[in-house]
Order: sequence, then C-alpha cells, then structure tokens
Amino acid sequence: MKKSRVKIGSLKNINLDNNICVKGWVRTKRQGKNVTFISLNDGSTINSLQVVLDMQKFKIELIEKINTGSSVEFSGNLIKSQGKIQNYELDATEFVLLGESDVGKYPIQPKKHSLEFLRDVAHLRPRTNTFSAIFRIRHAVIFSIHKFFNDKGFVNIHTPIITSSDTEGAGEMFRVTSLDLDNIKNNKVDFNKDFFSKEVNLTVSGQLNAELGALALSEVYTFGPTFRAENSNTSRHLAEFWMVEPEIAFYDIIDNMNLAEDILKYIISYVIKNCFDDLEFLQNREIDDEKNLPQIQRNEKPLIERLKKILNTAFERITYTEAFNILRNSKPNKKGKFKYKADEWGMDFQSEHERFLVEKHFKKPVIVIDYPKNIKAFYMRVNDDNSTVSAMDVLFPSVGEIIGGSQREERLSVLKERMNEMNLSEKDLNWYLDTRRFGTVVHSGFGLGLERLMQFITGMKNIRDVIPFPRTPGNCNY
RNA sequence: GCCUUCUUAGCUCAGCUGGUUAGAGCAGUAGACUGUUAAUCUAUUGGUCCUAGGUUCGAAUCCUAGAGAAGGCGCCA
Repeated sequence: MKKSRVKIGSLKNINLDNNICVKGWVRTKRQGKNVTFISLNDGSTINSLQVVLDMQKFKIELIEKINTGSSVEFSGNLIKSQGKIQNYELDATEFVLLGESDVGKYPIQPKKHSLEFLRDVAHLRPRTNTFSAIFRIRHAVIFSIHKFFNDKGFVNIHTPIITSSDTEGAGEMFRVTSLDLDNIKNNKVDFNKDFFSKEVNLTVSGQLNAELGALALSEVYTFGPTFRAENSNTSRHLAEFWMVEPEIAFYDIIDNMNLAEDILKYIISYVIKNCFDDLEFLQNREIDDEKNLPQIQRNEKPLIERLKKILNTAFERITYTEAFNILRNSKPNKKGKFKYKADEWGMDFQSEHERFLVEKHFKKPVIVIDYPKNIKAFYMRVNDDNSTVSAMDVLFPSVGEIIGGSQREERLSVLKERMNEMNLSEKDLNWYLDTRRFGTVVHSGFGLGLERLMQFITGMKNIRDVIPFPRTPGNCNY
C-alpha cells in the first residue's frame, strides 16, 4: 500500500514509531560504513529532517547516487533521534531516487554562499535555508495583508497593469506596445496604429483606479505589481515591486494614519506568531554576519526584538513643520554633518534626514504629515493654510519610507486648480474627476511597499533578496 | 544618472613597494574512518588572475578604456 506523503513541517505533530513517507531535496549527505545520514528538506520548514540509512539494508551503488540537490522519496519509521541536534529522525526502510543531481555541477553547496553569488543563481536559491525562510515569510506577509483587510470588510480590487494614464508623476514608465519596432516607417511611431490606439504603459500605482472603487464600495485595496523605469541603483529600489494600496471613503488623515499603523503591527505580529523558526534562523544569520562589522554598523538589537518593539510602540506623529524644526536645530545640521543642510522650509527631506528623525531623535517609527504642497502630488488634499497638503509618510528604521499616502482632494474646484498648477491635462483625467462631480466624499489611502516591509521584517539589507525574481536596471533573468 | 570600492580555481578568499613555476579552505576525485550534524583524516584534479589596449627587460600587481558587481546619493515604495 502506498503511503501518502507527510510534509516535514508537520512531523512535529506525528507520534513516534509511525510509518511515514517524505519527499524532498537533499541538503547534505554524510556517508559512512554502517549508516549514512541525509538531511532532507521539502520547503515546509527551516528544520530539515535527518534520514538514517542502514547500509546493510540498501545497495551502496544506490546510496551513492543520492547527492546534494537530488530529490528523493523516503519511507520508514519516525523514531527518537540518537543525535543531539534533532528530537526525531527517519529510520528509512525504502527510498526512491526521484531526480539525480550532479553534485560537481550543482551550484548550491552545503556551505555559506554570498548573497551576491546566490543572486546569480536566483533560479536555485530557494533551495537554501535563507531564501526558503524569506519566501515563507513573504507568503505569510501577503496572506496576513489579505486577512487584515478581509476581516475589516475591505474589497480587493484588481487595478489594471496596463494603463494609459501617466499623470501621477511617480516616475519613469515602461512603454507597452505591440508595434513591430524593427520596422518603424520614417522613424516616427504612430501610436494610433498600436494595439490600444494610444500610448500605454505599465502601471506605477493603482491608486487612481482604487479611488474609483472606494467611492462605490467604501473600503477597497489593491495589491499588485507596480513598475518604475527609473534608473535607480540602490538596495531599496526595484523596477518591479509589489504594492498594497488601500483606499477608503469617509476616512480623513487621522483615520488613514491609524489604519497604516494598525496594518503594520498586524502583519508583524502575524509573522512573529506564524514564522518564528524562520525569523530565528534569519536572526542568527544576521548576528553571524555582523560579527565581521564594527560595532557602529551592527544593529543595536537582534531581529525579533526589533520586530517586537514595533508592536508595543506608538508611532510618533508629527507635522512636516515640526520635523523640519527638529532637523534645523539638530546637532548634525548645526555642525554641517548633513550632506543637505536643513535650512529652508519647503525642502524635501533626504534619506539622511529621515534616518535622523527615526533612528536618532525619536528611536521609533515616525509618521510625518502636512508636507509643503509644492513637493507632493496633485491629488493630495490642500490644507486650510493653503501651503501644505494632507500627506503622510511612514518612516521606518533602516528602510526609510515604507508607506506614502494622503487624504485625497475631494473638492472638484480645488483639484482642478491643482492640476492646472501642475500642468496636468483635465481631459485625460476626466474619468477621475467624475468621482468628484458625482457624490464626492472625504477619502484617504496609502501605498505600502511590500519589499520594503519585507526588508524590515527579515533584516535583509538588499531589496533584491526579499523578492524571488528581482528586476533591476540591466537585470531581467529567470 | 552621479560618487567610491571591488572583479584571482565551481564557491569564499590570500597574493607586500612590479621579479622566476599564482596559493589556502570548502566543493570535486581516490582512499581511510566513523551515530554523523556545513562530520573527520590522508592524497589529489582544477586558473583566459573580468575584457581590450598600453607602460616595462618583466604585469594578477602600474596606466587608459570597456563590462559586471557591491556600498552610498538622487528619484521613490
């Protein structure tokens, strides 16, 4: 009788001395004269299963074909382990080698690889402990986001990936076309002949479409890929990344801040509860990694403590003007330590300023609101002072801006005026303005960068290591 | 896009102010040993020193250009 497969992650719920079947990929093999030990992982947990092969029960030629990277099905008894590291192990009675692996050519060796090298073999890096942990956590984060919104009665709206609006000014866009680019007549592109009869691009944000949903369904969110063709070469930027964008009718900026703080805490507490083993692994990895760094460059607290601290900390909420004054009067500013001096109200904060506020001054997440209107987008609601808008940025330690959002401008005349100021075409956005023409309401929303949040939760320093297949300038493999 | 640094074996790295035949650990291979834990021990294979020019009697090492990578900055999430 063929036994059904048990995932290695569920073995802790199974009684010892049960006969079971497991399938997975070999991490390491230690072959001996009497017994061979195999460390088997199937991706369900960071803890690989030790499989013990009694050499007298099997042909040695068959055992020799089992190598790092090969896939094997083992059947046997789950028994108490004689080893010190694991509580139980599989005493194999039979096995089937499902897929061989040429260990001389398999790039993932049973040793520590650099993250840079693993990026080059991104198609195989999920086979490592680090990346399987990260991708399990990523799943938990995604799932918790949907659960958070679902439990609150939000409706998930799929906003389009291909879009004709390039109004947001959120960055350079990727052009989408079905034209034969090798045969353009007169070097002049006629978009009337293109698939959509107009110029279209990959979306940089689902916000404007989400607003349409909010002004009908009250509470909505989009969660999808967004694309920026900016030539950004940093450890915090991707050309293709995932963004969560809730949009809520009848919410003002205070409600908006509360929602942002709530969801971040919810996600983090969900991950601590459901991915503790993986977090612990990443925490130890980080500690190990930082041993080679000078004290100043190390994290003050281990990963899990940093996450827990977020849960029991009320985020600091300040206005742009308050933040500006703190920066202007700060020591580094007076001593000229900032690369960009904070001396003129209206300036945009640079990452060094954000880092000072979060890491040095308040030592906790900070929400900055009421930014000068000149440095913010057209759809943000103009405050009564007529010089600031009801924008909010949530700043996190180490990753910086993790959320950007605002109360939206619901007054048709003010919105039109702002679009005029910024030279945006009313005609192209008529569909958007209709929401203000017919039953407009106060509403708010924000965008949460999934990968930025992932960086904070996993402690990974480079954003390319928290997404399975990173897209960056000059890099689109796999 | 800008600034800085880096590129040596499959991987992680050493290689001094230019000087003969470029080294180590791991992986691989052969063997030994063993309830092991990234097992251990012995032996051993393996190199377009990123690429193209240049300087020099002589270049992994110095210079120029290019490619790729990392960190920082800007744009932002």
